[in-house]
Amino acid sequence: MSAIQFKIEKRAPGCRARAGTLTTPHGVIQTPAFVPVGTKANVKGILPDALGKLGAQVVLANTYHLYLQPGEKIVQDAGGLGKFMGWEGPTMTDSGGFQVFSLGAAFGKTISKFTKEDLEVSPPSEKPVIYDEDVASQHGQLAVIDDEGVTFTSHLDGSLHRFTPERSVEIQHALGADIFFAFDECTSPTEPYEYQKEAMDRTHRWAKRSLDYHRRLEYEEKKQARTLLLASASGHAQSAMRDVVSGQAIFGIVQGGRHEDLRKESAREIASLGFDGIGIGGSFSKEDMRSALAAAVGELPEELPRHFLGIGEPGDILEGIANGMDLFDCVAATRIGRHGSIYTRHGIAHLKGEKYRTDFTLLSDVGLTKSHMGVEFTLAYMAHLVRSGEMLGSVICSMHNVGFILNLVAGAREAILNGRFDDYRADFIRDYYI
RNA sequence: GCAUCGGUGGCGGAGUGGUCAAUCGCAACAGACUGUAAAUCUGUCGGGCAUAGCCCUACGAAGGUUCGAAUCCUUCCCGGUGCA
Repeated sequence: MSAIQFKIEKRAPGCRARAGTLTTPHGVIQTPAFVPVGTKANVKGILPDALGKLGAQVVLANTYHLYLQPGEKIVQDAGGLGKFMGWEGPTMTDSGGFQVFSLGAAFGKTISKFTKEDLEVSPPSEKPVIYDEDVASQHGQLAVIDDEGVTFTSHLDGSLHRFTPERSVEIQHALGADIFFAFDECTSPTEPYEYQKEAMDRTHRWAKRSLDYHRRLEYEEKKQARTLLLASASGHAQSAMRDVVSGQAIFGIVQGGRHEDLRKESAREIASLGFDGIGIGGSFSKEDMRSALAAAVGELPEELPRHFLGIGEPGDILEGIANGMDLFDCVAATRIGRHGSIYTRHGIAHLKGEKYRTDFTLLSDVGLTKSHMGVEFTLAYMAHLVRSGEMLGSVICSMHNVGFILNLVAGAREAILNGRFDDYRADFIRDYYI
């Protein structure tokens, strides 16, 4: 019995897009849905109440970051991630798998979730298997992978830490999100085919271990909860126990790099294991995303919810929706907002630009709906805040951007339900990418 | 008035005979950012052009010393400080 229930309400003709509802212990998520990222138990710059008003239904936090700070025990003692951060709706946690990549292969390099330049694939090489005191510094990275797990050097204080699939699941149980992800290895697109295959196989083994350990913990937690309930615990404890009884859902992650055959294989394998949902991960160069996604989705069962990890930009989200993805998370909305850029119907506007100093267009007029915030601001005012380094500039831009993406996805859902998703997507793309 | 220290690119501030169109910071201008190592990072930043190079004008002003001066000397102008 899964902790979540997914129901498809309507499919778009001519593509894989679908609208559905995902019921979690903390509420219903109408899909497709954008999941704002709150890595360290906060969506940077946005209060939970405001986030809800912008239309957010669910937030995603990060295992690696919360494990390091403040430590999962504190979050658990607070009553779980949602209670800790003051968010009443559904929550998710990422497994720390992405940090294997960003602190490992991608550390100190220009590669990230996306890479624009033509990538030079590295020749096959011996991977360090055993962690050595100096390996991390030798390789200029903070994470070193072996078959059992990953050894991290904390980016905060340099201390040494070890994640295995079991440990990641254990931490994520303590964090208590409604949905969490299996521990995976996100590879660099510069790795050769042989390594992509090797990493994918490892991710599959880790997926199995994550799922097994989740089942085991789930069993023990429920048994313990029943015992405590029977012993008539306090009201607070009972409420906490109800969360435990309602349980958590776990999503497995498809990898396979840019290679369609590996993506298909990975999708089939992950789908066969019995996860509550599927995540599609990876680091891409732009042109590979589409083919890798299509290849993977073609192998996935219809009835499981699908989450496109770390996506994305407006165009990529619509691409994902058209390819049958249901959930999206991305840091871009808050990050570019914090850095002074905003989404508009006609693309991204860099408010630091000289031309915005005297542009008295209303912020709400460049968005997708009239206003996300209930107060009108001009671009000139925003440009001033951004230019003068005021934190409110970052806050308002972040709110605007998260609101923009939430509106975009909500609009896509409406369009699917009304049978005009293709037009909706085409209209948006035409205006956005001039 | 005397003494003393100082006047460098939009600002602050290095440099004290050649490798100086001049370190660096700020501002400005442009760009990047897709499961957050990020309120961060990158590039440009005297003028001109055929822009991995070349030319011109420049370190308060004017002279001078020197093969060569932002750097040394003289005078003047301006500012800080001290003494009258």
